[in-house]
Amino acid sequence: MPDREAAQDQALKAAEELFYSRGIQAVGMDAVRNASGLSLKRLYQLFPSKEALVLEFLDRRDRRWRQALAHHVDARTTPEDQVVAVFEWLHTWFSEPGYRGCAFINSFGELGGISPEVAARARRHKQAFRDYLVALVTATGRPAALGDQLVLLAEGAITTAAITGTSQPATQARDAARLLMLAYSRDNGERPDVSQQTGE
Amino acid sequence: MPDREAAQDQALKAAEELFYSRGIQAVGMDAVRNASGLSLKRLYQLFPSKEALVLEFLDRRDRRWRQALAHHVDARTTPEDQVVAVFEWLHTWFSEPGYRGCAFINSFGELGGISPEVAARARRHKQAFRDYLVALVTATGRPAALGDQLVLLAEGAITTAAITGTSQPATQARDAARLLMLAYSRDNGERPDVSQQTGE
DNA sequence: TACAGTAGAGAACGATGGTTCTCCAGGCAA
DNA sequence: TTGCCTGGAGAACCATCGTTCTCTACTGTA
Repeated sequence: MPDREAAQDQALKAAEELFYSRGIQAVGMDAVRNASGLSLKRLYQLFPSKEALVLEFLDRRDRRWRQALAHHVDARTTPEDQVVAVFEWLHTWFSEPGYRGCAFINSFGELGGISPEVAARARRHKQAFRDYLVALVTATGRPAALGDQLVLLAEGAITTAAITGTSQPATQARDAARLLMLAYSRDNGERPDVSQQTGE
Repeated sequence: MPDREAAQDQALKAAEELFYSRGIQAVGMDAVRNASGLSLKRLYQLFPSKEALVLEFLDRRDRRWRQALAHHVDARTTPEDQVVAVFEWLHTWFSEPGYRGCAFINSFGELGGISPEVAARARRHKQAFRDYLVALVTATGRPAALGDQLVLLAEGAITTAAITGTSQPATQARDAARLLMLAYSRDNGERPDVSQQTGE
C-alpha cells in the first residue's frame, strides 16, 4: 500500500487548495478526489468523514500559518522590529496569488453557527495569534493592551485585504502599529491617556 | 392578494435571521418557508431564486446597518466625538444577543470564491463604510490615511468580537482610535513620522 | 498455478436542496 | 350560480452530496 502519511498529505494539500479558494460547503468529496488523485475509498480510509477532513485541514493550516509567521519574525533581532515584522509578513501573505482572507475567519462565518468544532478551531487559532503578538509586544516593555490593539489592526487588515483584493491594508496597519508603539513608548509613559480627550 | 411588499418583508426578515445565524448554504428554502410563514410558491413569486433572496438580504442588511450607524453618530456634535461614536456603536452591536460578526465578511468567506455577485456586495458594503469613516475623519481636519487605519481597527474588532464572543474589542479599538487621533492631531503635525522609528 | 488481500473506478444509495407542479379552497365578476 | 383567477399546502422532480458497495485488477506468497 502507498504510504499512508503521503496519501494523507496529498489529500490535505488538495483539500486546502479547494476549501480555501471556494469555501468548504461548495467543495464536494468528489472534487477532493479529483484534485488529490486518490480514490473515494482511500479518502474514507484516511479520514472517516468530510468533517474530519475539514478539521484536519484547519489544524494543518493553523500549524503552517503560525510557523511561517514565526519564521519571518525570528529573522529580526530587536523586539520592536519583530512586532513590525508581523505586519510586513502580512503584506507578503496578502500578495500571494489567490489570497482570500483568513481560512479561520472564513470557516467561522460559514460553519461557526452550526459546527461547534469549527468554531472552536477558529477561537484557538485566533487566541494563539493573540498570545504570540502580545508576547512580542510585552518583550518591548509595552503593555499587553497594546498587543490587543495590534491584533485588531492585523485582523482588520486580513479581511480588508481579502475583500478589496489589495495588499495595501498591511502597510496601513503597519503604519498605525508604529504610531501606537510610539504612543506607548517610555517617552509618553506606559499608559497613554485615552480618557475623553476628544470631548463628550 | 396580501400585500406584496409586506410579504417580501416577512420573507426577508426570516431569511436574515436564518442566514445570519447559520450561514447561507446551511439554510434551505424550506427553512425560510417555515420561518416566514409563506408558501414556497409565494416565495418564488417574490424572489425568482434563492440567489436573488440572498442578494436582497445583503442589500437590505447593508441599508439598515449603515442607517443604524449613522443614526448613532448623528447624535454627536463635534467631529471628534462622531469618530469615537462609531466605536461605541460597535460595542452596542457586539453586545446584541446572537451577534456573529459582519454578514458581509461571513458571506464573502462562504460564497465570495464562487459568486461574483456576493463578492461585489461585500466590496460595496465595505467601501461605503470606509468612505463614511474617512469623511468623519477628514471633518476633524485629519488626513484620510487615519480614516483607513480606523477602518482596520473597526474591521478587526468586528471579527475578533465574533470569534471570541465578547464585546471588549470595541473598547480596545476605541482606545486605539483615540491614540491615533491624538497622533494625527495638529499638535503633532499633520503627518506623524512613521518612518523606521523602530529600526531596521 | 492458485489464492488472499488490497486498491481503484465508479455505480449505487439515501438524504437533502432548489425548483416546479398538482390539487384544492376561496373570492369575485357576470 | 358558474367560471376564473389567486394562493396555500405539500408532493414531486431532478440534481447533488456524503457515504458505501460492487466488481475487477493486481501483487505477493505458497
